[in-house]
Amino acid sequence: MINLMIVDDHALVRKGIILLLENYQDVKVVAESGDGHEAIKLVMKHEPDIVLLDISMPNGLDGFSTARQLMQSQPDIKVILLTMHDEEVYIRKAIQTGAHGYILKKSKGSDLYEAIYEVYHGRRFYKVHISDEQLEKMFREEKAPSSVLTMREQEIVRLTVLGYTNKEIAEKLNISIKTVENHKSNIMHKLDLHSKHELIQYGINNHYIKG
Amino acid sequence: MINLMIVDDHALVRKGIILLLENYQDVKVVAESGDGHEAIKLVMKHEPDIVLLDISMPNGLDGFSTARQLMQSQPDIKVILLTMHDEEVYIRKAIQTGAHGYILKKSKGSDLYEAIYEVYHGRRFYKVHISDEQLEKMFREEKAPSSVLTMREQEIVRLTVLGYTNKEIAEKLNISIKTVENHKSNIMHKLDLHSKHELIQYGINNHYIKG
DNA sequence: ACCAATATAGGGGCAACCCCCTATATCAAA
DNA sequence: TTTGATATAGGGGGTTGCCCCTATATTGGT
Repeated sequence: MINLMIVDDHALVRKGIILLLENYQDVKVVAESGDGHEAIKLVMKHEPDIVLLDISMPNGLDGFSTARQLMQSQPDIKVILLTMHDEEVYIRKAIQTGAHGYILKKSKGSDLYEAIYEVYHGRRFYKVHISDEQLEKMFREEKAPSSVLTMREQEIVRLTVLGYTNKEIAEKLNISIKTVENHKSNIMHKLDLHSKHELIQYGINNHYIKG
Repeated sequence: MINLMIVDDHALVRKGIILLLENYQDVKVVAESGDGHEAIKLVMKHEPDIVLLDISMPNGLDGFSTARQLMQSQPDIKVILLTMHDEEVYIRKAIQTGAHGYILKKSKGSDLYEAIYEVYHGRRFYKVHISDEQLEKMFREEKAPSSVLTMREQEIVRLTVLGYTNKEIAEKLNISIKTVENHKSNIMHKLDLHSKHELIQYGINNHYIKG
């Protein structure tokens, strides 16, 4: 019997998961919660094998942070992240966080069960749109992170996407326009982008704005 | 007996709704669908009283468009929009679309039932964070639309937010750079904006990108 | 102790942007 | 019918962005 806990701020989704899992007799939902803080307490009490964790949750404690805290306090626990976002940034963050599984909310019940089954038996389960090779690459890169943007560069991207001019960015960050230009240029090279709209669209797709 | 159809691209959410509504014997789910195109066909077949419609759906046919089409083909049908977004723009769009109800995914089962019950009996049901007075105002404003930007101007805003240069926009729309500049200038005056980032942020806040 | 990455800053030059004008054709409304 | 809104296009000029360089200080890793 696999003991499961569900954490999602939408009651609808929690109930949906329960209904989808009713067909699988070896899975039992022992607890459910609508926020990360409560989840951390409930894990102590119910000691589930696996926590199904929504990424987007309110009150400052999102799925990633909750996952990290859970895994620190209960090292044997397995975490499966559940999300709407089939995007590279989120997958990377899940890998960084050390999540055992990653599945999408649009998944069928069988995928959900498969994820639970595989993760319970110690295997990794990431069901995403990108290819296995790319995924492997991302896991490898996580051990040697290099290709990502630095904090400063991320800040530059964010402000650029929001439409600030180099001058305005320079003023906001108290640096020279030339430094801003250099950062931008470095970002373009790192990401192999060749035009302004590619940079903007990278920023939008990777949620440099809202969320 | 109220016949209900559920349209949401996430199976999880559909099942969750079904489970939450099991407590209410006067509601029956007669059909469910994962996309808008299929939903339109299913409505013909099952003739539900109310369609519960998720706003964010793929394949170009989101909840708003689906709602419009459904209400055109079946004028008696009631539509309740279901969404994660408790934001003014979405609420405005729902009002424009003529949705009978608007509830959030984080709602409890009782809210969901209340929405269905009220809408079935010909009343409007918008359960959102903003005050009733504001909501009334938005309904009133909808009858006297003074939607500022023209189609062409909206297109210019959209492409600008996405980071295209004036030159690129001109090429895309087969017009001169000068025309693009003029449009931009007119937009800035109309909206009383005074910098590029204000325009971009107007575009982002008013969902000129994704959604 | 050295090398790579990061963050900072500048020069020069060309392209693009932004803002001030003017100007035309169309179309709908007063 | 005249006016106003829309869509188109151009001239001129000042500002900014983008890209090619070079350069320095700091930090962390082999």
